[in-house]
Amino acid sequence: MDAKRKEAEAQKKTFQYDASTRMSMVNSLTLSAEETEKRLASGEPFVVRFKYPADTDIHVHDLIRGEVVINSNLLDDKVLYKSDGMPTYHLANIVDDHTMKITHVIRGEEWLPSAPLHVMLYKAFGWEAPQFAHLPLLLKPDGNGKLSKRDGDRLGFPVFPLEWHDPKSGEVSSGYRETGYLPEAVVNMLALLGWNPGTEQEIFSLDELVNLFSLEKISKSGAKFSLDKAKWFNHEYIQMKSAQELLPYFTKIMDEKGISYEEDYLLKVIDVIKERLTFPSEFWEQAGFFFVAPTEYSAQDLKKRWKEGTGEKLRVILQLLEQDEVFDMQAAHDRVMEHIKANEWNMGAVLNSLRIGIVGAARGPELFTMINILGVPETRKRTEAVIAAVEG
RNA sequence: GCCGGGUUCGUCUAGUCGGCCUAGGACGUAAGAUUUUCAUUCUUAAAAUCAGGGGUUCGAAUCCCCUACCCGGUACCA
Repeated sequence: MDAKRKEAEAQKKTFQYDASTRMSMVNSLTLSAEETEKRLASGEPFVVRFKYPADTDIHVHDLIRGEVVINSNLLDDKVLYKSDGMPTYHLANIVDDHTMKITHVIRGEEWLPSAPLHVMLYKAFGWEAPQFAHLPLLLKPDGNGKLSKRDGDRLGFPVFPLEWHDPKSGEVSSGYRETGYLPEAVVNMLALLGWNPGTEQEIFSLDELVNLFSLEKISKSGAKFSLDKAKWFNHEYIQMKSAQELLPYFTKIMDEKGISYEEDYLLKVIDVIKERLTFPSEFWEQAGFFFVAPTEYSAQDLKKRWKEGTGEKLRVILQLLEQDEVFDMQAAHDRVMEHIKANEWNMGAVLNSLRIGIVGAARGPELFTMINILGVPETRKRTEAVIAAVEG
């Protein structure tokens, strides 16, 4: 066989063990029965191959691609049993699936070329073949080709559901769970990669997916993974969750930071902050000031908003905030706004200065909502602190 | 090389039997609005001569052929 292979290579042809060549090879077809027996008995190593019929069109009915036809002359007699006595995947696979009464074989497109062999194998055994569906491949976001785990960590997104430590290489591959993707978001995103129900709906619950999904609606071409779209899905799913449902993500962060908290307080914070989150991990960066008073103030924001006499104005506002027996957010808001207008203060400058004292920078949720959560005493404390820091 | 599969906005896609497609939606991008800030949100816009070329037809993204490109397979791997 080696000789034949070399000969073929010399002629720039690919040698193939098939109907046209097998009769010129040393095998049980060309050897006499006695000779074959003798060699077997002597323990000579051998393999068992599948003998394709000559010049026969083999039809594979694929649920996604329709009828795929290939002529048996183009196929080579695949090894079924290796010389170590072990079956190859092809044999093992169909025996397995048959004994397990598998009805549908759904696998990646890279298996399409070996589907004819499998069909013929079922036929040879006299077994009914299952339905086949060859799925399009997931492609890497940049360029072409199959998505691999290397691409994920190269481009900053996970390809594994869970973080994985390779025990051999010690290599760590990031996981969707650890990165902060919600399971439902990942399922939703993956379902839509290569499949589409034909409507304009994009957000699906698992139940909806189960009901709507059909193999016929799967597209034939490979789909590139999109990091932006994955993030968008995650953001959408975070919005759909209640603060209570999201709580575990954040208690974990609080514990890691070693910050003690009241659960009710945390829930209120989650409610106002979740709309700004794509990943739970962004929580501290967005909401840390609800738990720890700022110690530094954005120099840039101060420069822009803090004017001459701001400290004095802030103290006036604090007094306005302190007027209620029990803080009334709406009333306090109206009072402050009225006062600012009546005195013709620069609204943006004053309120942002107050904000800088509370948050540390000109960012964050609506001002009075924050004061409401933080409480007026804490607001005064922080405001006095920023006045002292800026005006000495 | 050979065989198989694929090819609609930058990306994911709708488009099932040709006419309702002046090719729709979403992500992303841009601009505006809202917001005292940032983010969110909302509105609008740009974005595919349907890979290219031939047919068939009154009419094609949709049917046929050719070409190009991409992907996969071509192992005693799965």
